[in-house]
Amino acid sequence: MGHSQAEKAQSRERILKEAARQVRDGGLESLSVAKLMRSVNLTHGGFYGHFASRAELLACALERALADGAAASQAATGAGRAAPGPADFEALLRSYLSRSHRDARGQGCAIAALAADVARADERGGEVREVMSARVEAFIARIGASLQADDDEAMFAASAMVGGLLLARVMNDRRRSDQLLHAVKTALSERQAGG
Amino acid sequence: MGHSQAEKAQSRERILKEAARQVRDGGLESLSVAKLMRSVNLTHGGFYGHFASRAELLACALERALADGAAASQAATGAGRAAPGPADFEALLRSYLSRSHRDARGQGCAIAALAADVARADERGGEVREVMSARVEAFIARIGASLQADDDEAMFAASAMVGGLLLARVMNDRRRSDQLLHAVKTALSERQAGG
DNA sequence: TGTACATCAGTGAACGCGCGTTCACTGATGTAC
DNA sequence: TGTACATCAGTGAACGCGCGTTCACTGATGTAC
Repeated sequence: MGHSQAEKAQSRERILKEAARQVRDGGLESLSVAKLMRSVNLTHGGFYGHFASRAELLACALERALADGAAASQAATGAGRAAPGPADFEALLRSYLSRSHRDARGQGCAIAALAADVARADERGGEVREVMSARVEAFIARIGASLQADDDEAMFAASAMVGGLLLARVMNDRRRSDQLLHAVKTALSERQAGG
Repeated sequence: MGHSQAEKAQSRERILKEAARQVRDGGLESLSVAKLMRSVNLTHGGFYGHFASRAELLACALERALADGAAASQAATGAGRAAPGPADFEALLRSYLSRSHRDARGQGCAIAALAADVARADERGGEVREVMSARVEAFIARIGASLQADDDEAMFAASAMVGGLLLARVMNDRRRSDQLLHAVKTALSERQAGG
């Protein structure tokens, strides 16, 4: 086992990455210090050399999970190449409301996966709410830019996308779930073509 | 303390009602047998006279929470009086996307509160998924009836409503949260007026 | 109506377990000379 | 370059705690006579 400073940074990175994955997959409350450390081949005692507490880790893991989701969606739409526009929004819709996104909870949008958990965090633990709030605003802004529409329209589209993904993940009948994904995609797509 | 059969039924009802409330407020995983029994002034040992296990309780509590939400929404729109129609949908929108619904997690829509939790239940514990699936379909059907539109349109509206409520609950800035609620309400309302 | 007794709703101690956190420790790292 | 030593990343036992579940028990209920 290594003990250099560089290796410590690598350890922290491995812990955080795995924490973000576990949190997206099982929710904020599912994260256990001992299980997390075991899954990166370390012992639980070492955890406190990297984070002050489980609560601090949760905030970091949430931030990371949200950042990963944002990066994945950027990659999926190939944004950054040119000015955002309708084609960008279409690509975002296609990837966000795809069957593979619905089925890959552990690698998908952390807003959809964790919104309810964060809403529950209430007054106590206000840090996670701030982290989530900022990312929701960024998501809305990103949609607004590609839609070339105002905030209200972007908020509406964001709501339909997040809600659609969540409902699709909950439906037992795959055909109905597929239909819902398609219905939301089509409605949003036609809306922007029409507007 | 009473021990009659009638009182046992009342006890079960009190347990279940409180469980549904706690589950809506804190999520499925937050429910603890000991805390639940304490909050209805019973001891934890007695729990197993009413339910076979925590898992069985969870399924019952979820069912109850979903039923409560459906009933509340029926009451809010005054449905049952006449044939469903546009006015019905408007009333549903107004109550579902109200600030009071956003702020009253413990008494609100259990679909929005628990969808992510149920999605995580995966293969294991398929019972909760079935319960949730059925209620989501009922929600879509109810919207479809009042909208007098096809399934796809109802699925779209349901997605936007659930997603809107969730995002509004997560946003730290009350003004922005209010704006989002209003944006979703207006977009859905205009959509049906236009169609 | 009154007594004897089986039933069974609810009690509370006990179980084994995993949790978050602390701490004395080990041994490789990397610096001082 | 080689040796002596401080640092500190990671180890693993231990802590107190709350969990889900079991079980021997208590005492009111409600039935049989």
